[in-house]
Amino acid sequence: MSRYEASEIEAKWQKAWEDAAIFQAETDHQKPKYYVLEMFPYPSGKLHMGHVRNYTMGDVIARYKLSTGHNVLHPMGFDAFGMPAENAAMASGGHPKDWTYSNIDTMVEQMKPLGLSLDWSRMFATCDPEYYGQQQSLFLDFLAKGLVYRKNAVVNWDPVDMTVLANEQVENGRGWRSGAVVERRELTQWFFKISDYSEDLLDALDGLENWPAKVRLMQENWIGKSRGLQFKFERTDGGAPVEVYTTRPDTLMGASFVGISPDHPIARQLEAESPEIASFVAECRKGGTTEEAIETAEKLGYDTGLRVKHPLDPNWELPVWIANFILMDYGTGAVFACPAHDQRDFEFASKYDLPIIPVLEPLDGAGELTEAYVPAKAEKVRYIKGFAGSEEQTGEEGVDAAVDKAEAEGWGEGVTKFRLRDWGLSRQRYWGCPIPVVHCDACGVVPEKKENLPIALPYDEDGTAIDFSVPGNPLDRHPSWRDCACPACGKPAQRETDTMDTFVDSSWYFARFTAPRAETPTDLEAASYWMNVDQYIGGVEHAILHLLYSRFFARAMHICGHLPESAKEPFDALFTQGMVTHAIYQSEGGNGRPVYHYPEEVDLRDGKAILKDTGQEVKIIPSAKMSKSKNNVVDPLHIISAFGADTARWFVLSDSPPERDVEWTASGAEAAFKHLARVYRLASEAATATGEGTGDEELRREMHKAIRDVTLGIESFGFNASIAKLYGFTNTLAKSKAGAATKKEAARVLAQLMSPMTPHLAEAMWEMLEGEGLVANAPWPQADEAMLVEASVTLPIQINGKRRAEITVAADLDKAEVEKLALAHEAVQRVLDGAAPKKVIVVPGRIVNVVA
RNA sequence: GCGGGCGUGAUGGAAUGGUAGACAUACCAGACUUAAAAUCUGUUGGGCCUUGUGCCCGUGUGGGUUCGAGUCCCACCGCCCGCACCA
Repeated sequence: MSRYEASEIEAKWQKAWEDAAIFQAETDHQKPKYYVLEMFPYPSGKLHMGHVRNYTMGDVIARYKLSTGHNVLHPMGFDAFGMPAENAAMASGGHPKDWTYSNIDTMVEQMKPLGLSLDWSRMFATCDPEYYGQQQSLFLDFLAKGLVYRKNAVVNWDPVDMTVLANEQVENGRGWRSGAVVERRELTQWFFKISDYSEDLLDALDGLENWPAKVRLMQENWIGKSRGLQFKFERTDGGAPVEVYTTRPDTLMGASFVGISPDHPIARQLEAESPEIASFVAECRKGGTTEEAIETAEKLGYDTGLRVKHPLDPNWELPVWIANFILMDYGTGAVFACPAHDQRDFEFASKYDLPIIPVLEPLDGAGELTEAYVPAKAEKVRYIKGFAGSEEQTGEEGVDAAVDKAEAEGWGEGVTKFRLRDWGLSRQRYWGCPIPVVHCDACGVVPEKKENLPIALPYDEDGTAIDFSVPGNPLDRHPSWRDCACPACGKPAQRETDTMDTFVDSSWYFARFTAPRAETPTDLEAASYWMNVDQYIGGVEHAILHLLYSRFFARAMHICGHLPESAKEPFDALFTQGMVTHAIYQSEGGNGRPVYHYPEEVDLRDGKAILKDTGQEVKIIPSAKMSKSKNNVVDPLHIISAFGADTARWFVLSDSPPERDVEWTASGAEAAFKHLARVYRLASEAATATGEGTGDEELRREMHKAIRDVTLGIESFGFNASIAKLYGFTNTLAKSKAGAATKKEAARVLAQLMSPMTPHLAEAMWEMLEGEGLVANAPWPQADEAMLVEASVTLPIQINGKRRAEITVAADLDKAEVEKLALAHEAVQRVLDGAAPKKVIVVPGRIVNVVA
């Protein structure tokens, strides 16, 4: 009997799979196709357990589908543009391109030992000119179809470094490098017209039955369809009226003031006229651009002195305030405030001593208003200052009545609005896909000619390396790249130096995988065959942006002829896996800042973490999200070299339900290894066993139950449940005294059931047990229904909902007989004490409850 | 602030509204061994006594619906994710 040598087994079978080329996907109309895709990684250069978990889940599905007769596409690539490469170049020199490609090599090297059933021949990185050139071609197609346009948008501006900052580069309202207070500044930028699809993207969510309900709900809220009233407040000074949009027109009689955004045209005008207002507005523009920053900032207001007339009472004048929490991007950039029924307005009115006028109250009467009264819209309330509909009605009815009345009287209009904004794709950065347009003094903005694509990023500055140590975009100051000839008139012109948001790169890679070397963005025939992605797997952090952008792109690509109509919703099923967490090892650096240590730099002894180099003890922060910046990223290579890939795969699947977070622990990995070694031993025992035994029938029954339960687990993404069942079945097999033939059969089935999770071990077992060919190609075992039927069943007996006894009865015994037997039970008799039960509930096959 | 989610033994977790704690980790005890490792077997939510197929309590907290609630509803507490230039 040989020992379980993971490294030997894994190298052997990886080579066998490669030689047989069984994971290379070719179009085959004889079989049903199955496209399984994990969200592709950013090439950080370090594979971590989160990746292993993600890809292992996809691999289980891919291998399972392969053995159920599907033609499987399971590709891998790299989301390779983005800021970390530029940051690395700034921090330690070098070039983003070199850094990225070297990381990709490293990561491929780290992924291959996992034994994933990937079609490596389709691999690409989004920073390959062959890929982003096709992306530029897509951009030009979108531009031609009116799906791209330019407008102004606000960015984070660092006034010291004179550069645009990403949100993550703004820390507590200050630039991460300069420490200067960030300002919001407007820039002309490129936008995708995703808002054209708001309604469609919302409606189509209903059809995504195999997406998690929470993701659909998040997208629904993000798109944020609302119906409200749009109307104008006339100004007492005769100036341009203030147009507002409100979702609660029923509270109009509670209006206290009119609020406008600091970026509202009226505010802009006043800013130019009054230094005091200019300084207030400048104050409002400090801080980052995130919605979070704006909404949590202290509420600031400034009374402009302008007055407007209430639309329902010309004698009622309301003040116009500039308020920092009103977004210019949403609605009209102006609102009327009803402090009695909006918490934010309430706080603002309290702070600036503005009136708070209740409009509605609960049906059972109102208490004193210490905060805004905001009942659910479906709740019936009493209107004490209503102006439309009944006195007692729901908020919804009130809104509808108010809109109807305003429309009938001609002073307002019912309007549907969406929260979803157009997608700004311009980035003032080097390491991204260049936007293929040219700015010409004579012709304006001119699209590049397709034959000039790809517009490739320059590697150096006429022979010398590009300098990344200066803030800002190197393309912007590049001596020669920027200058070009106008594609329209041929005169000297300048390239657009903005590059694309990296979300663009990831919004169509799934389509490119169907024909990764095509000379057009997609090959329609290949796309029609392979699309849609049957199962997409990734982190829930992508629930909104990436998935919504991809849904938009699929629609836009369809319009431009790059995807079939049927691929408008590109992901048939989505699974959002939980994160992998791990302790953070933290010490303090000389400057008082925290220093984070990699797990492999640390020895764990008696619950303490000791630095291997210095012997210094460091602080342990448990169960933190794995993050590059915190260095709490476990290196799977260490586990693979110690225990093998199968152990790593088994562990990441076993301990937590896939949708939840999992904490990586060293002891868990060791236990997984021990179990696999035990399975290997059992298989080799079974392979060499001889003779007859007892309990063959029972072992076979358990085998069929295992087939049923493991299969169900895989199909329902309950991999941890499948693994629990496999533990149980392994124990059964270990204890069984069955004859050699049955044991061998059971061990073979065990190998098959384990093959999606631990494919190398399964191949080794399959070979020992004389299975035919590769287990990866063997047809999935079928559970025999006849073997699953139980003759008798044990039912718990509850008395008043508490379990008191149990009876074992024939499985098909009818309800009346079960009730009779239950009532005759000694424990029931004791409690009833001769009295008749009030009620007896018999749930066949499950439980009996006697109500005494 | 807004949107979404999660909360069960020492630990990870299981449980179509139907026996709470499957399966595993850890710990403890035993077998094997000169010994250790490996392996195998067994115990383990808390409490009570009358030690029984016993009783009481127990799934973040407080209410509610139900014959029956970890599961459904309401409120609260805590943690996590997203918030449009991180990927």
